[in-house]
Amino acid sequence: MLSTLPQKRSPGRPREFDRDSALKAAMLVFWRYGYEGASLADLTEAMEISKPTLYAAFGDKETLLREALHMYLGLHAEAYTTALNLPTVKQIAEAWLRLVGGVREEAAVPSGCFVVQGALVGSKASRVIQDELASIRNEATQKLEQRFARAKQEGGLPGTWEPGPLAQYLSALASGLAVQSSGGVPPEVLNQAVDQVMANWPK
Amino acid sequence: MLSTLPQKRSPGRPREFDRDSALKAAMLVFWRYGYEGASLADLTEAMEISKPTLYAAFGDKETLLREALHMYLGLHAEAYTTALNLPTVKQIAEAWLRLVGGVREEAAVPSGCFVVQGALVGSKASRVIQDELASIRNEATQKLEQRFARAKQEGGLPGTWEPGPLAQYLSALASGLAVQSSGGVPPEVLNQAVDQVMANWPK
DNA sequence: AGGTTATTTTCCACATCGGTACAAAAATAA
DNA sequence: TTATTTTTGTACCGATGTGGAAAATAACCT
Repeated sequence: MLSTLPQKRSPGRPREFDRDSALKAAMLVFWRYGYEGASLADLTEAMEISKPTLYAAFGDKETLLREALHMYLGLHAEAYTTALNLPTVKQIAEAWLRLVGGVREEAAVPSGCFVVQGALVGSKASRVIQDELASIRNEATQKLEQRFARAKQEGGLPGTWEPGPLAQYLSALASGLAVQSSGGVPPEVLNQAVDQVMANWPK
Repeated sequence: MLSTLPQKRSPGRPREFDRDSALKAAMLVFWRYGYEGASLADLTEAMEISKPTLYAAFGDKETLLREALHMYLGLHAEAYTTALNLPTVKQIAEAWLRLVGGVREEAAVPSGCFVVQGALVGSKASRVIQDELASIRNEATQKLEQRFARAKQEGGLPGTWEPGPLAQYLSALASGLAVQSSGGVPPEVLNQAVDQVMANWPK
């Protein structure tokens, strides 16, 4: 019998570029310039492919963005899940702020958060994308809220917090940290602010 | 004799539109769609003037945005000043969050904050505007920090807060509230979050 | 080798972008 | 009246935007 290889080559001319690394390049461009701010010229240059090649491999710009967004989310999904599974609400809050706030040291990626600055506003033509990113933000907030609802049952929330408002508060703060980061506020400054948020965390 | 009116008319055809209300219309368009998301077609339609008229009266798009931004800031300047002059840090924080967070009921204006969503990211061509808005955000943070430094001298800050991080924290949270608002999160929800932030404010 | 299939390149289509030249229109000044 | 000044609408500019058609190319399979 013939061994079922991991991937069997499909007939036809093999592509000359690595689809995944091209997609990653596109993701970084969208991340930095936003959906409408990223032109096809920016994208093709970073992806090192020609325009029709991009078109053939990824479809139109909107589809490409969705795939890039999916990759972005996938790259961070593990960290999110880990954060949500931390034992205490305080630990979750801190992990969330450091993560979503985009407060990290890696200089290889753009500052800020794809989901925040990818299409916060824009022309009517990109309304669908704007709504999609807003939905993702809302879903994240809901995940937080559900986790905090569990925490409330299991032993209470800090201070006088309720799950919903606490989730909204953390989501907003995280988005705001991303805004500041995107605007050039250095990570140390933002980290220092988060430090003191945690230091003043209610019992 | 003819009465010397407050302003004597200059020769030439008088303009047929009100410059100030046209500028206000432009401000609302920039606020809603952002700098690059707002096309000249959007602007001229809302301002109810033709493209050459816009050019003669306001210069290019970038100059128009600056003037619209100036109007936006002017409309809120009084509220900012009032907030900064409140007696306690807690009162300042609450006023700031309600104001800058864009958590207000007026349905006549777009949601979110001009300074946040006007040009958070975008093409390289609009980098100047992006930086300008980021500067305005930073200046606001500095104003807060200076006020908190004064408060520290006069009697201490709540919890273990220091002026710099506290200012950064509030700025970020306000920007984040604006992001959430821009994404369609209803004002009541955001106000509820702010309510609990204040309820858990450290002594 | 021949045939098939997919990719790549060259060139192009068409809308929209910000920005303007021009002359008619409407007011004041002489 | 005539001249001057300023605004206004029409029509247009080059550049860039996204999106594609069609032919050339390069692998695979028999």
